[in-house]
Amino acid sequence: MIHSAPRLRMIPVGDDEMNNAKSWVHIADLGKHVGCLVSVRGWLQAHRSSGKVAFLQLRDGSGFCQCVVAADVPDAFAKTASLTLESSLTVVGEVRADQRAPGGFELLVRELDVIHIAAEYPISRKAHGTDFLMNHRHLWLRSPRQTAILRIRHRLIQAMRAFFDERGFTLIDTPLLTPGAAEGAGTLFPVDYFGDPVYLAQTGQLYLESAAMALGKVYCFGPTFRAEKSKTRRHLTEFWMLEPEVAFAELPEIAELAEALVMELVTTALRDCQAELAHLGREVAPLQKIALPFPRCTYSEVVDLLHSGQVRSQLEADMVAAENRLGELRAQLAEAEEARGGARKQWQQERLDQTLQQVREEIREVETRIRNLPAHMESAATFAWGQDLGGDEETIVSRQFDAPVIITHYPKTVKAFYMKPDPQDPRVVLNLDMIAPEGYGEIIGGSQREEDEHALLARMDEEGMDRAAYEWYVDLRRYGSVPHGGFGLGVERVVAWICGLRHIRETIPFPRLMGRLTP
RNA sequence: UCCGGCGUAGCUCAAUGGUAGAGCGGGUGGCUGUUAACCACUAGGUUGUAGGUUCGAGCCCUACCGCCGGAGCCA
Repeated sequence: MIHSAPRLRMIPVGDDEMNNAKSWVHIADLGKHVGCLVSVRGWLQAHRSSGKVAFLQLRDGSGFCQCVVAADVPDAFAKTASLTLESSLTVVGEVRADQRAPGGFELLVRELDVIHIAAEYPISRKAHGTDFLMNHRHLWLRSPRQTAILRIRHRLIQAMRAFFDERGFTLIDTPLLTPGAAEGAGTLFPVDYFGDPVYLAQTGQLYLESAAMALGKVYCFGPTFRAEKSKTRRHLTEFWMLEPEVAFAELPEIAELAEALVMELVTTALRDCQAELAHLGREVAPLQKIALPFPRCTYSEVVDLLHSGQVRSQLEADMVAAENRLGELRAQLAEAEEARGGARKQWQQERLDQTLQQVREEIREVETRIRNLPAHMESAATFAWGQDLGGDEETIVSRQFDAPVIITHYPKTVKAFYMKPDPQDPRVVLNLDMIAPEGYGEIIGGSQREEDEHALLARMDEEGMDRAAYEWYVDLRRYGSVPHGGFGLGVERVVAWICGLRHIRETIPFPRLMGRLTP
């Protein structure tokens, strides 16, 4: 944290210069100034008052601090009466260590200046629904849970870039406006470009391959856009992707790079974001179990697994477990409803109401799972070689392991034209997907690229693609073509997984989802 | 696009087809150590929209709108 440290003077209480104190201190640093008079500025996050003492909880972005205003400081005390939630203010006071203060330190206020009295703040300290919170995303960001997520996101992005910078990669910014592409045009957002239709990029890869031929090891980090009409907890229409591309690298090397990156992210979070993960209630044991190398299997092995009795009995066990859970929850619901009727105290009622809501929500979830499980069993048992793996299949596979799992060698028919077929078995390509544990889905997709001009052109023809539009891309195979490959990592999915979030919408400051563009 | 769920006060939620309620938040007053403070009082409603069934609809039926979750597709 940067503050005016060089000019900071710690002024002992009672010093005549007290009133000239302009030593702004960040709340995170209060512990260094116990017994001194300091100034703090921030927003009022919570307040309580008795007749003769008021407690103000101030947030300044670095932390939270309880400010105590006693009635024997009449000027300041009078001002506390007008304060509303999220009002901005500055206070001057003495830092004290006190067990009763959240965080262990508090400020005994001498002066209080109001910067702005906030209008009635829509977000209370009580529970809100997601629609309401999403409509107030610009304010929701101020809540401790959201700031914790944003800090973890920041730290992980820092670690991603450091990972590649330290390995000699060069950052390449790829264009976001791209000409009409044959590949998956239905999932691209069209943009009017001086009268011509162009599209928002869904990957920087083709451009990155060009740059890899110039610089050897490159990566891009930027937003990508998918117009898929997906309304699930794993999808955004605008999300950030980290894509490395490496010249002379073949599939095994790409896989090693991918697992080293993800391992580094997990290690970073566990080391540097303990407080934030704790605040989110993230159980860290599953993250701590992760170690290199990550398990690997081929698509064909996954198909065999899906057909196995192992998976069948696991899904049957899931069904029994879900039904048992549902029974438990219904009993819990009935019990809580009865207790609710008999509850006298308000706080008891409130607590029970909250329990009721949680139980009802989980019941809906378990019911959904029970509805879907027969379909999962059916699709696993009848899964035919050549189909693409769906989210259900991925989840089934990932549950066999404690770490992210790398699946390679998919049928070429379900993968992109630029992926290189396996010389040992041309039905499959040299690709990799990495599936996160705990049902968070695919976090990485990548491959070794086809480096032969004629093979690439043949694949483009098969896909019915316009050769002219990709002349420049094919050129890379005409001037010193080399084996190369890379992958893309979905930043938000990684953040959601590491934070243990139920929904991806909280991983990005202003999520763009199907049907939601504001704020 | 398909399947399921939900829509009641500013917010979170109650309410057998029979007088629409509570808590929080707001307002007023009280309280010298609060931790989602507490206590008392108070204001606050076209039950998403439009039809229908019924003596009577927040509740039942139909359509539409909105939101949530899931499938497909993907990172």
